Amino acid sequence: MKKPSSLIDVARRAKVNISTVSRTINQTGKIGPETQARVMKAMRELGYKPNRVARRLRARDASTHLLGLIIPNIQNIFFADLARGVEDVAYKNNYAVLLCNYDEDEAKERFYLDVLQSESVDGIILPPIHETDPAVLQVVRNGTPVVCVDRSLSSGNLDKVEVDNHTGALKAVEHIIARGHRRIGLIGGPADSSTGRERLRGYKDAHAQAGLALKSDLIRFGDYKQDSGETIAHELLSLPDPPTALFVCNGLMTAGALETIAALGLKIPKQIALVGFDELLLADVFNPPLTVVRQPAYEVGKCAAELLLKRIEDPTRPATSLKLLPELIIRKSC
Amino acid sequence: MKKPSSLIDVARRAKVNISTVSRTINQTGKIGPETQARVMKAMRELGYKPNRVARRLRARDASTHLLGLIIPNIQNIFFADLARGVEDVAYKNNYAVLLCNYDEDEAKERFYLDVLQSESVDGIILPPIHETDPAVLQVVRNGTPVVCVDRSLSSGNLDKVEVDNHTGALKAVEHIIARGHRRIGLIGGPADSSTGRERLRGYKDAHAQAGLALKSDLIRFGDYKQDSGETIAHELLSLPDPPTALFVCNGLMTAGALETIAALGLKIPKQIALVGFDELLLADVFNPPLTVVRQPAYEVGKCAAELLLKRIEDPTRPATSLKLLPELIIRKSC
DNA sequence: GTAGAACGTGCAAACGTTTGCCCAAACAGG
DNA sequence: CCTGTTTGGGCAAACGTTTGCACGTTCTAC
Repeated sequence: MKKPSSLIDVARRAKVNISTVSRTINQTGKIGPETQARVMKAMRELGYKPNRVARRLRARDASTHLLGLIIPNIQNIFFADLARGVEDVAYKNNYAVLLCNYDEDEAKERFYLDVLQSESVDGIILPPIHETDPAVLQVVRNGTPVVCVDRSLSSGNLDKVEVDNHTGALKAVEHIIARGHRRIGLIGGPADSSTGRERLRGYKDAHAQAGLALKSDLIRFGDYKQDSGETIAHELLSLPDPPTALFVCNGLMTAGALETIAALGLKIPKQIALVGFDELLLADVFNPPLTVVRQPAYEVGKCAAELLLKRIEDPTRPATSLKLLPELIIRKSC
Repeated sequence: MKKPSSLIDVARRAKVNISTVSRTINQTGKIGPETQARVMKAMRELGYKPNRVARRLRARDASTHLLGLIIPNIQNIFFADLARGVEDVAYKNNYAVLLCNYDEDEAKERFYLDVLQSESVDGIILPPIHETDPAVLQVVRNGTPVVCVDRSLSSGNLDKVEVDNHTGALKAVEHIIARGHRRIGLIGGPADSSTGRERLRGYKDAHAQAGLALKSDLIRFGDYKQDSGETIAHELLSLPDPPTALFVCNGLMTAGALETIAALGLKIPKQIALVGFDELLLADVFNPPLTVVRQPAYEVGKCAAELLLKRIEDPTRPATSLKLLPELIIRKSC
């Protein structure tokens, strides 16, 4: 491992003190023009790159222009889109973002939280693994700017940007009911996630509004991964009195459900209607085109990044809480 | 920003020297059991977390158990799957991975390369933006272990794991030809990427084998994003003498092409046949199910991470070059 | 002509670790 | 009882920066 050149090397070569070099680089303090030129020349010749580690060690408050983003599952398009939103505004503001994929694993989340903190990122964006995530709370207490996305954190008044899951689910199920369905299967999210619960509430409220009784048989919870969508759809559709419509609470599980439906040879929407949460890549050209509630994933990321940047700039500003509206895109699957 | 506790605080509280604390943490050197207990207690009480920045500054060779992964586009499922492969083996070996999305932007790639280097990651996995990427070469020269994935780097004998793009494309186009098509449109990848060129070569070779002349009209290059697939499909299909089949060189562009086909109201495969590179989420339940060449994205990531870990362990081992075979999944779209 | 001010630069401390070296005490063998 | 080896743990340097302070020079203004 070739040792990279340091301030000292540059200083020696330019025949100045290291502080002069440092000040030249950072444009801080007054340095004579010809001295600067000499320093620059030396830097070029040595191919000098400042050592970020040392820099951060010394000045823990010096902005590193680094953001951390911790997401549950990178294969979930929702989060990929969200990440792009974050990326784009970060980059426009000259920030880099370090992405960590924790795969819904609490230990992993904690680990990454640790890493990001000790990398001294300027701020962190994440969907807390559950409402009272002590690790996240700890980070907040440490003073690292944090903004929550997608899921919420019960305590603390931090910046957050969420999707209005209740309204999204409500509108979706209202639509299903309006289409005449009475037995609506729910493939829900994890019961301990705020998104899962909100969407469930939407499902229930729509039933209540329509005076429909809930059938607990038809309500099942997955883990937001494709397999569980497939499995649960199978369970639901093999019931003695199966549902005539399915409301699937995220994109990956929708894909899973579609697998099952195809395997069973059922026709959409005649034999089984379906509306899913999350827009999918081929949803609009699918046969039939899929009715979905589209979450503004990119915008969530974008807003979150903007909020985070604002907070980094002014740590005292009051917390902002944004709730973005999802959109029911009615196509042909229900 | 509350200042976190340091070794000094712990040492003071446990009434020992900081070196003793350090040695207790790292299990290095002999420390008496009751001293250890005292130190541990102090650490717990203070909630001490070692500062990774300082640690790395001091011992630049001390393993941080951190890997860097730089990818072109996180929204491309291929890379998401690849990332998961990397993640999984990294995590099994107690490594964390920092993910950077450079969006095919050379400046951004350079920037992230810089960041990761100065974060002193133990190694980096990336698809080089093009064959003679000087920034990557520089990193390699610095001694940071690097393994290339997906695309290759002309110079240097580094570890790499790629997909056999030529064979993949060859088999796909052979299949198309075997189905009786003579006018096959190509929606290719960027001409300056190794993957794009390899797949093009497969396309050409299949033609040559079949004694078919190439029609330059039918050969176009996109940028691996959805929009270009849509646009180019439109161009191709509005030709006076349009192709009867399309070979699309990545997943996102395939989705784009499908949009165009749907918009034009064309029937697959009767009016237009199609085979795409990359497996897509709903490809098998699409109507008709899509014939694709599936890249073993997850395996690429997995192998790359394994290679990287081996190299970190033994930097002198000879470079390994892996070429994974893609699989032609014949369904109904061609 | 002199007192400040402004300018340009150097000195050294500090950030939080790790680690080579050294030393005291305890213990072993003769 | 003396020497030699272990064992436990302290001291201080080093990693590469940033930055407050100080100091000499050259202006500026009276």
